[in-house]
Amino acid sequence: MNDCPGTGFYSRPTADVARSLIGTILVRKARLHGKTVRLSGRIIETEAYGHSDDPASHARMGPTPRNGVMFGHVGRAYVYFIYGNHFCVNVSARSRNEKAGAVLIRALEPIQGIKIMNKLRGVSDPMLVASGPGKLTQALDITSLQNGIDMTSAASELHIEHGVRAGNIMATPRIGITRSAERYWRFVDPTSKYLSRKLQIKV
DNA sequence: CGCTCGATATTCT
DNA sequence: GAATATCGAGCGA
Repeated sequence: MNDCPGTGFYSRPTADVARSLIGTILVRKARLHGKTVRLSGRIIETEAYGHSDDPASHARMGPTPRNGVMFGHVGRAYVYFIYGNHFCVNVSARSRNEKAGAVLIRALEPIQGIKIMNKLRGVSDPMLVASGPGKLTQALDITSLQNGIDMTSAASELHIEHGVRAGNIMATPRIGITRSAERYWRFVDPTSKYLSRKLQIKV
């Protein structure tokens, strides 16, 4: 038995996968101080990135040393270093007629290992521990060492498990991009209290 | 609260 | 040389 969405789940249009990932669980089995700890959180914010049809995507110009995972098997971790400061984690996903694609995981509701995640982050507030793409990689001890890992197997040190689908999901423009800013490829669970205040939907 | 700015890898122009 | 799928410190109001 595998509790994880399989490759079929990720072999769909990237935006569909990004929407479906809201409510699933990101699980990290980290080796810290000689002990294996299980850290996890519910995914509440994602963004889809495509191929040459998507001017905002790392894959828009074709493969490079950094983005290779976006062109490989689906369901793998694409971890990259951004602004010389932070890691971001994606899972590769695309329909069968596309050449590249990935879904950026942007925010989590912490579930397991909250105290450890706080320590890794240097914070004490669960609202601040994983409420952004750079924050959640630090909270879950995700670095380029995890690039390429198969996220469809519960045996992996970094994987995604099935969760409870959100009651409603909202689509918005993606954050921090300038090209294709009109495309609604960011998905959030608007009922989550763990979205950062800045990204909170105004009613 | 909101704004500016530094950090500085990777890629593109 | 410039831009970028970010974050937090420092500052002023």
